[in-house]
Amino acid sequence: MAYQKVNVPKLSDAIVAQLESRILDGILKPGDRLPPERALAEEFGVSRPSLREAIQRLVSRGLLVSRQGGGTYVTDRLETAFSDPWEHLIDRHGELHGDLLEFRRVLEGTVASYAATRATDADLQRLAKCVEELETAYAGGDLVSQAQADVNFHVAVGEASHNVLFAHLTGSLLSMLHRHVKDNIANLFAVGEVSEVLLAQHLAIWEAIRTGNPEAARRASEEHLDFVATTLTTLERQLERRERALRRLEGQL
Amino acid sequence: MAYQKVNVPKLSDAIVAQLESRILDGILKPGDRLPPERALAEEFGVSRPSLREAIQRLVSRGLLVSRQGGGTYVTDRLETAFSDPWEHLIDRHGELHGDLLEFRRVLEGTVASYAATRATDADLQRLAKCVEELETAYAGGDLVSQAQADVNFHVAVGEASHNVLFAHLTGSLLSMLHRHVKDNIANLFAVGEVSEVLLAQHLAIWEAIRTGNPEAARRASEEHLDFVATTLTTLERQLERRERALRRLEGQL
DNA sequence: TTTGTCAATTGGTCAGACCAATTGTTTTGT
DNA sequence: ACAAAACAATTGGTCTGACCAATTGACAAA
Repeated sequence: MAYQKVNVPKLSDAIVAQLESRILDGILKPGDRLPPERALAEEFGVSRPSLREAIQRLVSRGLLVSRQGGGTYVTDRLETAFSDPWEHLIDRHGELHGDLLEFRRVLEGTVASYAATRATDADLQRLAKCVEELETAYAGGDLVSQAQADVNFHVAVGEASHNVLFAHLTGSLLSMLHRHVKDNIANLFAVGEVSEVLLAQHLAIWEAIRTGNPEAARRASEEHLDFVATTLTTLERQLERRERALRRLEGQL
Repeated sequence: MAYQKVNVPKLSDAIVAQLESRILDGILKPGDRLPPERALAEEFGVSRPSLREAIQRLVSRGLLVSRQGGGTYVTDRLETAFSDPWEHLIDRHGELHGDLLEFRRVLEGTVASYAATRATDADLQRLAKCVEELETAYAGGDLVSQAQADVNFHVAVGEASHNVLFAHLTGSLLSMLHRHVKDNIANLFAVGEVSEVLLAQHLAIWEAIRTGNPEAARRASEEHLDFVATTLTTLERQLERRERALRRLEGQL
């Protein structure tokens, strides 16, 4: 009778796997700081050099970054793996906004419907908090807060889908938008009645998820993105007309 | 006059760079054994833990492999040196496979429905050619050709969607799978009747796109991915049963 | 309020010891 | 003489404790 050869895992293998899982599951997010090496080694019940070997391996693959005296941080490498190529494309071809909005419509519709089915109590609590923050930000009128609350809400929905790839892809896409399309988003929030519609749409998405209605969640998300697309197009047209009028005025002087 | 911030290199960075150079320059060849850690640390003039950190980093990237009591060797996997972080994670976290299949189902269903609406004549010609290659590869029975023809078909569908983000995501996801989930895919194609079903499913996707039927294209793609998911699960179960029967047989001897 | 100094913290490196697994050599048995 | 077992040497894996280097935060002085 043949026995399977016993494969004793290296300590650092086990540590790497645990840290990877925390990053994949969104427990550790881009920008998060890990506990100090001495504390983390104690938490894992291993020596500091063993812990360091594990960390070096993750640093080597770009998932973590260490600064002497400053700590060890989670990078956004998993997310930039998705979005870096797109940023280059967007920089070179500005007309891709339509593709981007279409992509978001599919992604966020899907993610919201999964969230409606799969959200745990913890997810719902987190989303409830995000909704409060949305309401506070929209009432306060600060455009930066509104945009940030918006991102936080959608990232939380992505994670409530309980599919690791959708969660990270949502995070990746929204970070990229936050960096690159800031002016457009600011324009969007700056229009009073648009702002109210956007808040109502977020609340409709939340309501559908909270009550566990996947079809309503998908529809609400798709309508939200359709509205964003339509409104951005309208704003662009208004901007063009304004610039044209300004050119005419300058032509008369 | 602005001075460049002085960047003090870590010891392990310098060691990694030197070992990489020796591998890339061919001084160290696949299968070569490195000197023992103690000797190599002395040769580099550093402590053994610092040397170990450097080696762990190269092991993590697949350039080296270490066996306790047996030494450290150069691998033949040079092409993995600059790989995507997701690839390692999918290999090592089996629970991701379900998420991945679900993700592919959504992605490929969406892409196929857009392709059915938007494919140009050039797209259709390209897809027709891909289908021919699929048929040739499946008739030939060579598993590598089948997998490659499979990837080429899906990439062409992604591009026929005429959304840059979908096209890019389809391409990068499938080429990654092709490189790193080779064994599972090979298992899939190796079963004769499964292979015939897969070919029929690809032909159904093609037919729906060719005739411009987005709903049929989406359904055909989703059924294809459902079948892949179900079949992989079935194959895993069969493998378990086979191994158990073998163990019982050996127990009687 | 701003700037400078100092202490605490945290990553980087080292020395030395010991454990675990593998490889090679020597001894024993047939 | 050959094969198997035992033992020693080698080499990777892990630990403890110490010290150095860089950063951060707290406090004092201007």
